[in-house]
Formats: sequence, structure tokens, C-alpha cells
Amino acid sequence: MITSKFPLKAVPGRGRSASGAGRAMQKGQQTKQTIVDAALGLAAQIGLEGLSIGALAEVTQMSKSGVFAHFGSREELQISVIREYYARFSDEVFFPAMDEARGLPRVRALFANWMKRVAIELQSGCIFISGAVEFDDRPGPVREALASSVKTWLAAMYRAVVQAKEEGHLLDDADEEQMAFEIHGLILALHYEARFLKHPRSVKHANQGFENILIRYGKAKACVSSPSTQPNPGSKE
Amino acid sequence: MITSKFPLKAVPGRGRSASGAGRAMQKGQQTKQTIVDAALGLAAQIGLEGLSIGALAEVTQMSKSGVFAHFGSREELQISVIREYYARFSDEVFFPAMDEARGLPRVRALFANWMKRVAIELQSGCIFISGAVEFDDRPGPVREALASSVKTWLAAMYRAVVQAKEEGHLLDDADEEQMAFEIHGLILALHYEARFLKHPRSVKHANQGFENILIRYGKAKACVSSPSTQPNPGSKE
DNA sequence: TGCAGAATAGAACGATCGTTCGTTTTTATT
DNA sequence: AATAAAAACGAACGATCGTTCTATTCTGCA
Repeated sequence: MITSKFPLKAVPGRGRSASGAGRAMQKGQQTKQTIVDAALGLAAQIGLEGLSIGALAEVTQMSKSGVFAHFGSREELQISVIREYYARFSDEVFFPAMDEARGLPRVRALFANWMKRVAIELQSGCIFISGAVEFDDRPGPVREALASSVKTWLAAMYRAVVQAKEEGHLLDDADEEQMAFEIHGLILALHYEARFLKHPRSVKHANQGFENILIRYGKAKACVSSPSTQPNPGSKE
Repeated sequence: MITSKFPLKAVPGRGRSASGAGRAMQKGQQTKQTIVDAALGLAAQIGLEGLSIGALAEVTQMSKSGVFAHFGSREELQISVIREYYARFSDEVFFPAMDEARGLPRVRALFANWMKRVAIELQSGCIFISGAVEFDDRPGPVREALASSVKTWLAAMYRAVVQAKEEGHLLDDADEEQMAFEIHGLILALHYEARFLKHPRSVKHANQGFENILIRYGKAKACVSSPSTQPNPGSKE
């Protein structure tokens, strides 16, 4: 595994090669990666609990026992999927945002990347969200792995907000934890209304909600958004 | 069925007798209600997809086929559970709030009742939330039933916000749809952070988030909250 | 090129799933 | 109390689940 590791800290020049290309990757590691890739796609659609080794074997054109042997148990497979999702999430949401300046610009970038990852791309759902619902009443190692990943990411977002206050971009009475909570809510509402209800204006609402949070917490000067609210113009909606 | 029906409109003096007490309720209807009650509790813990007829038979001390006969299919059972949840949700969240004055007081009551239903009570999770995640990629009648129930409720909340603006409690430029979206986000974040992450300050954050929304959208005069933010003081946290 | 060890296949296990069917018990009515 | 209908049971079905075992194929290194 050459992928990112706990905890989520900025490391310059990071970049993960999505599949293969590792130097000393034996055959076993390669097919394991193939399986995890397929499992991730499957889990994003039907959930971590919906993951079945049989279905996975069919997709990867392998035998059930061949797939199973790489993990030793279904739980271990689920945990591998969580780790892989965490790594991709880090690479697509967290690390790119570290190129932005400390403070509000970085918070903006984190939010924008988060939105992109979670609901904008036509793609499948977010297992940090679906998994939370599946495992909120189901103790065990899978829940632990998931909660740990989520907490690491939420802590990273919280830290960015704290930095924004330190940089003087937020009002002195701004409650960073509160602000992070509200941002989290926007993402969850986006995921819910866009994916389940197919509501066409969800993305706009999430973006506007973010601006409203800044109206509440940001200093007027630092509050005005850059020309385009979304850093990647021309995208859907 | 004497329970509430679509759509969610205010009807004075409503009240549902939770179990039994119906006049001409044959034996079959009674046990069906018993089964649905048990199924609702089970689904709230492990999700609608986790519902199994075998487990349900065990809980209700019946045979699998006995349970099955009341529904004819698992999907019909799931739909019955959704209908029952919708009825209870209406009775505990929507109808009590109709006693409050039109406008902001009613919006406040809806939000407070929603919070109570969704995360505060030690109880189990909200199937409007867990179900959305389970069925966002799974078309079919169950998804339709769930989406229809959720949309009815969200529309009721939206209507209350519109009324608040009509009553002059909100700024003239307030976007009601936007405001409803942000409120939804707070509930979702509460459900996520309280139930999955066991974060101790989630309830406070949700309440504070609501006040922040009012700071943004409410007219200063109508914005100040009643002495206690939560209508039921002395509750947890 | 041969050989050890890793990697995959194949078959089978017990369990549980939703569902079907025929029988028996219970209910409601006369 | 007798009877027809409704309700519940019990057994079995085919399918799929995660897992175990043994046998076969392949891979990397001498």
C-alpha cells in the first residue's frame, strides 16, 4: 500500500496512482486491488452491507473462493473498501484543497471538492454517508473503521475552519465546531435531495447555503466570494 | 385503517390510537397491526432492507408463513412499514405543530418536533433518512412509497416557511426553498453526528443552526426566540 | 528449466432468505 | 352447537449467503 495514511495532514506533492504501477506488486496484490476497486463501485451503489462475495466474484470473473481468499472474511473486505474510499476521498477532496491558501480559500476549496465528490458527479453515492446509516446501530470492526475515517475527515475540515478564524477571516465570536456542523448539514442535504429526491436545485441550494454560513460567520471583507462561486465553472447546473 | 391520509393538511382534533381499540377490527387486522409495529421497530434499527420475515416471525411469536400471509410479499411489508412510519411521523411532528400560530412559531414547532423524532429520543433511527440511503439507487414500489411520504412531509415544512414569509416574519428577499433546504440539512447532520458519531453537542448545534438560519432570513423583531429555545426544557443536554 | 509457494478454482457445508402449498386451527355467524 | 370463512401453521422449495476444504494452476526465483 502506497496510499495515504492516517492522519489527514498536508504532505506536499502527494499523488496516488489509482491502480497498479506499483513497483514490487505481486500478482496477488494486483488482483486484490482489482477486487477492491470493483467492490468499491458495488458498495457505492448498494451499500457496504449489500456487498456480497458472490456478486463480486461474478463482476471480477473469479471464483467465490478466489475472491474470498484475499480477505479471509466479509468484514475484512468491507474494511478494505472503506480504506480505499478513504484514500480516494483524501486524494480528491483533501489534498487538492491544500494548494489553496490557509483560511477561507481553503475552506471554500474543501467544501467545493466535497460537494463534487458526494453528489455532483453523476456517479454513485458516498459510503461515508450510506455507511453511517447502515452501521449506526451495528457495532463491530467495520463500524470502527468507518467512524475513524469519517472522524479524521471531519476533523480536517474543522481544522481548516479553525485556521480561517486564526487568519482573521471569521468573526471573533465564530464557533468553529458549530460552523463545521452546519457545513456538514449542507453536504448531507445535498446528498439526500440530489440523489434520492432528484431535486434539480440541490446543488444551487448547497452553494447558497455555504454563502449564508459565511454571511453569518465571515468578516464582511473576507466574506465576498470570488467571481464564480463554484471553482469549476461550466459544470452541471 | 383510521390513520392519517395524504396529503398532510391540518385537521383539528386529530389523534391516532396507536394499537387496537378500533371498532370493527377483525382478528386479522389486529395481528397485522402487531406485525407492522414490530417491523417498524426492527426497520428503525437495521433498515428497511434489513427487514426479514423470519426475524419478524420470531419477534411476534408467529410462523414465517403466518406473517407472510398478511402481506403477500416482502415489498408490501416494507411499504406497510413506511405507511405506518408516515402516520406516526404526522401525528408526532406535523399535527401538534398545527396548534401553533401560523408563521414563525409554527416553523419553530415543526423543527423542534422533527428534532425530537429524529435523534433526541434515545430510540431508533429515522427510516425517512435511512431509507433514502438504501433506496436512492434501487427503483421500485418501495422507493416510490418512501419518496412520496418524504416529499409530502418536506412540502409541509416548505409550506410553513412560505406562510412565515406571508405573515411578515421573514425578510422580503428570503428564499423559502433555500431555507427549507438548510433546515433539512440541520436535521440530517443531527441524525448523522448524534446517532453515528455519538457527538455530545449535536443537539445544541442543530438548535443553534436553526437560530442562525433565522438570523439570516428572519426579520429582527420576529427573530428573537421565545425565552427557551427548546419548547421542552429539561430534556437531554 | 525446475521447483517451492502463492494464487485460484471447484465443490460442498450449514444457514437463512422469500415464497408456495396443503393442512389445521381459530374465528365469526347462524 | 354447527358451519363456512378467515387465519395461522408446518414443511418444503430453490436460491443465495459466508465460509471451509482440497485440488489445481500459475508465478517468481534458483
